[in-house]
Order: sequence, then structure tokens, then C-alpha cells
Amino acid sequence: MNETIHGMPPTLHDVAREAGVSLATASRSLNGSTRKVNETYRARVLEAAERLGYVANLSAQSIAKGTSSTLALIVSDIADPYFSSIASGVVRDAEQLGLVSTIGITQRDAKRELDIVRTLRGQRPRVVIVAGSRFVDAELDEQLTRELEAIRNLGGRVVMVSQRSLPFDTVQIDNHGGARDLALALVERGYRSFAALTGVSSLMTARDRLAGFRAGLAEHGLELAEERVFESDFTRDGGYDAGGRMLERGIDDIDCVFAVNDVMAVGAMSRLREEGVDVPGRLAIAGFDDIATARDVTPALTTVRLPLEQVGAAAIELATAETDGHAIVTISGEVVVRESTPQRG
Amino acid sequence: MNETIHGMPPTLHDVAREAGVSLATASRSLNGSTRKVNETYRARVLEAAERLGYVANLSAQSIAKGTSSTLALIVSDIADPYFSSIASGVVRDAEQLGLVSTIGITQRDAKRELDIVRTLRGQRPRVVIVAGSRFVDAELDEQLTRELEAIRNLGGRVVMVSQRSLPFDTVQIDNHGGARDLALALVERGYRSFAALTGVSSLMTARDRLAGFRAGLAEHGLELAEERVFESDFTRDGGYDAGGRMLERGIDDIDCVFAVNDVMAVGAMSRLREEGVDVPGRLAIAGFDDIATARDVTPALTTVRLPLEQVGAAAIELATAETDGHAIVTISGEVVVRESTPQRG
DNA sequence: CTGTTAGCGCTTTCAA
DNA sequence: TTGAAAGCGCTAACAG
Repeated sequence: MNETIHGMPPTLHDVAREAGVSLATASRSLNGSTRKVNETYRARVLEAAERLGYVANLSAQSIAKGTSSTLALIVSDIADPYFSSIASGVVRDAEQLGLVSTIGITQRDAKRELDIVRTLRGQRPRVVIVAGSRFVDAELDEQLTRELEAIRNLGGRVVMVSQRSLPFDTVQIDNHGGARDLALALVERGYRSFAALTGVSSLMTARDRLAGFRAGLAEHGLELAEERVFESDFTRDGGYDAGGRMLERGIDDIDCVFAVNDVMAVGAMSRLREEGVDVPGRLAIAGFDDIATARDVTPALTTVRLPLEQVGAAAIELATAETDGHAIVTISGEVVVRESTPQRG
Repeated sequence: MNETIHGMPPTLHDVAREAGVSLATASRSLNGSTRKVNETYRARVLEAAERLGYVANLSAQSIAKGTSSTLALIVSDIADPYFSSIASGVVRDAEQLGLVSTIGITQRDAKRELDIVRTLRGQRPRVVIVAGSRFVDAELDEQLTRELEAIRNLGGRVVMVSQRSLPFDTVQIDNHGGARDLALALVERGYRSFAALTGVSSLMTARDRLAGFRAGLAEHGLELAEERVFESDFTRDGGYDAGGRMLERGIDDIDCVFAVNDVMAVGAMSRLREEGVDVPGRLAIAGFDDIATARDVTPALTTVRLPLEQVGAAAIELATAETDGHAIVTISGEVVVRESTPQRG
């Protein structure tokens, strides 16, 4: 591992010279797929490469081959456990495949997402996984679709992680079904008057979950009045805030609150605790996602478990599979009842 | 935004032809730094690029310029809030600088970390930020240093986020000092007999925090016997597990437990709760990091706040500053006392 | 200020 | 099998 003392990295050229073979032979020995190289030469090349500490320049490879070894992952917020779990699965599997993972963060801003995808084209990524939430905005969807199609035209695979909405392979998360099941489970446990804390209505995920929850309630002839739906950011602080607004309005006619995701639920629980509201004694609460923290808050949070790391794996699988570009893999959640929603008299 | 209908992406060549100028002029208009292009031409080029939906091929740029626009971030585990917070800060600032962030996950495996850094060389990254924990292993440190030096020799900036141990610019986190302060604060609040839950001793972070904690106790003539130190994984489940072992041993002679990071503390709290131990009534607990969840568990967790996103920002700053390659920025933590360690009789 | 032309490091025909 | 040589898309001298 004798690095070139000089500033310049050893190139394939150096390796070839060192090994006394041609550039082509060196290339074939080091990276060529179908081995058609004399073992003696091959060994000499490998040895020379080792000695020089040679590592192929990926950029050069990309441009020579016309295809990169990059996987681009787009998430809303990497500090959010929902996305970091997915990212964890994606990056791990990508490494397995020899793909370098790049990451883009949209901060839940549709415009930004578009910008990111646009610059992504410059990377000529082999795979793009868009895990950020979809927005309810036909215009932006249209543009995003065009950008993603452009990437696909360049040979990149595009996989969406979200509800099915854009014409690409997608790992669909059954938000509606999960929320519906949760509603059924809660009614089953004796709850009757609900409130909801939700993200801004332009987020499809928030919408779908709320709609699913309502559908579940409807099956029991219950409904969730608009005035009991508190909209805020799709974050812990958003939940904290929405919880506060709910308290201001008054909770006399509420026995259970559904937060459309766990981080909001957790934020709301903290707010309720601060305001002296007994959870679950006075008010039960449930979330969605089953992030790690759900087990660790007190009371432990009832939620809908989503196999998040598996979602990442599924996305990669889809990206490497032969599909017509419109394949859908649905991941369903499973209701996990914990102490935050005890059986109710 | 008329994409080329064909499979091939528009190249700079296409843009130049379309605009009726030379390749060089097109390049200068689009990316050249010092503007020396007639406004008319420039406009024509921009317009043509827009029309064709041209986006420069980053790989080609990298190789032509001899320098990439990649920032490589290495973390132990992106699903861990400690690292995802840092990553969040890093990626955000990197985007500002027009750098593409790639991410590598070591899974707290020193060998793996070395592999990752090695393959990183292929990217010829402009910046490498190593945020994974350091290990107590001179041999591996030696090798890692060599690899990182190789990257630096190629013009890449290397920044470590951790204790100061390798000869690179580093954002040093004052683990020792923070833990010491925490110990002092706990003694101040009346605690006298401590136990500790810690990560494997080969992790420098775990070591330093434990040492700092002991140093703080020592200032009051207290000590932490080895038999009250429970070693496990540096994760939530590790804390859960270590907490269990502590209970098995018996906690009659313990009034406060220090977990070397918040996720372990949170795991331990869950275990204690499950086993019916009243926290903080019977046993107080404190952590380190101040992850978001620390506020949301019950009781809220006393900890040492580390400005994590700021750590990421500091790393980028160091990477873009003029340094001798041995600069150190120290980030100190601040004790945050919450309900998990009430004042004691 | 603009265009021509040589590379950047690597892969891949195409002959030998 | 191996090597020579022609690119891949872009930038950066170097002349005009």
C-alpha cells in the first residue's frame, strides 16, 4: 500500500506500466466482467494495484461506461425516525450491490424536491428512490414526473415509496388500510369520541391516514367532526402544538386522539403531560408508524407498525427487478395495541 | 424542457450546436466561473440548455476538473438519532455549497469503516466527514489514518467528528467534560451511589464519558465500582439489556444510574418500567446527548445536551476553512436537568 | 471574447 | 488473449 508520494493518485495507467501490461489488460483484470485474462498477467496487475494503492476513479468509470454506480435517495427529513429507518435499509442494501448512496433532503418542500431531482440528473444515477411524502399538487406532480422520466430515459430506475400516485414502480404503504384498522381496534376497545392531530392537508400521507381512520369509524357509524381535527406540522413539535390547540378548544367530548404519525403523537403526549392531562386515564392516544420511541414513552404508544427497514429493502428490490416500470409492492401495517389505549369501561 | 426523445441525454455538445456556439463558449456560459461571455451568446446558450433540458454530467465535470463535488459522510448508524441529527446538519449545509452528499454506514464495525473509507477513494471526494465513533485499536487507527491521508493527498479534506485521536481537522466533542459536569450536577442533587450502563469499552465515546463521570464523582470523593458498570451495545436495546442485568444484580445500593447515551438510557427506562421499578422514585437516571426523545419519555430525561445539528455544521465549516489539517473545534455539552433526577432528600 | 484542441481516467471496440 | 486507439462529456489552456 505504497501511496504515490506525489499529489496525484495512481491511475490505471500507472498500474499497467508497473505491471508491464497494456491499459486494456489492466482494466480487464481489475474490473472487466468476463474474465479473458491470462492468470499470470492478472495476478501481476492485482499485485501492482495493491502495491500502488490503486482505487479506480468512479467518475471516470461512469463516464466511460455511460452508467454510474450511484443510488440517490430522497427523503423529507433524515432526522425523522421514519425516514432514517428507511434510509438505513436502503443504504445497507445498496452497499451490498456495490452502489454508492447519495442523499437529498426535501424538508417537505415540494419545490425543493423538484430542484433536488433536477440536479440529480447530473449524477446520472442508476437508481433513484423517492421516499419523501407526495403532495396534493397536480402541477408539481406533473413536473416531478417529467424529471423522473428523464432520469429513467437515461437508464436510471425510479422507485417511489409512498402512496401510488406517480407512474413508476412503487413501494406503496397502505396508509388508508392501516388507519382504518386502527380505528376499528380503538372502537373495539370502547372509544367513541375521537379527535385527530394531522399534518398539513397537502401531504398525501396525512390525508390518507385521516381518511382511512374516518372510514374505520364510519363502519361503526361514528364520525370525526372537522372541528376536532387539528392540523400542524408533520413533526414532533407539530404534535406538541396541535395537542395544545386541542386542549384550548377543550377535550370534554373527546376520549381518544389519533395522531397521524408517531412523532406527532409523542409530541402531543408531552404537551398533554405538561398540561396535566392524564394519559391514558383522561385521554387515550394512538399514532402511526411504530417508530422505536413508541415503546419507550409512557404510556407506551398504540400505533400501526410499519416495517420501515423492510420498506427500504423492498424499494431496492424493486429497483433491481425486471418490471414494466409500474409495479407496485404494497406494505401493510399492523395495529399494535399498547398502554396508551387501554380497554375502556 | 423538451427532453431528447431518444435515450441519450443532451450533452454540452448538443447545447452548443443548438445555440450555434462553440463547446467552450457553451461550457463557459453554463458553468465557467469568471464570466467572459458575451451576453447575447450566454443567453442563447442558457436558452438552448433550458429547451433541451440539459443538466451537466457531474462525473464528466469531476474528471475534467480533476476534482469532484462530493462530500462523503460516514456514520455508525443512520437510524440512531445521534447520527441522523448530525447527518441532517451536514447534508443541509453541503447542499448549500453545491456538494452532493454520499453516505456510508459502518454499523460500528471498525473493519467495515476501513472498507468504506477505502472505496471512498474511488469517489475522489472533496470532503470526507468521519462521524462514526473511534475505537480503541491502534492498528486499525493506523490503517484508517493512512487511508484518510491518501484521500487528503488527492486534494480531499478530511474532518473527524469525535474525540481528538487522529491527525486531522476534528470537531471534538467534550465527552469527558460533559460527563464530569453531569456527575457534579447529580451529586449536587443529592445522589451518592451510582451505577453506569455503558457501551462496549472499545468505543472511545463510551470510555471517555465513563471516565469523565468518574472524574466528576471523584471530585466529591465518590467512586463508581467496576461491578456497578454494565456493558452492552451502544443502542436502545443495549440499554434495555444492561438495565436488566443491573436489576438482576440488585439495586439496593444504587440511587442513580448513568447511561452513557440517551438511547441506552431510554432503553433502560423501559426495562425498569417493565420490571416495576419506580423511576425516578426508586432510581434516578441520566443520559447523554439530549436526543429529541429525551424530552418525551416519562420522566423526562436528565442529560447532557449536545448541539448535534451544529456539530454537522461545524464539520462543514472546518472542511471549507483554511487549516493546517490539525485544527480542533471543541463542542461542549451542557447539563440539562429534568424530572428523571429530582432533588433528593 | 471566442473557438480549437488537447486531455481527465477509464472502457471498449477492433485488429493483431 | 492482448494491445492500440477511439471515444465518454466536460474543462482548460492556447491561439486567434
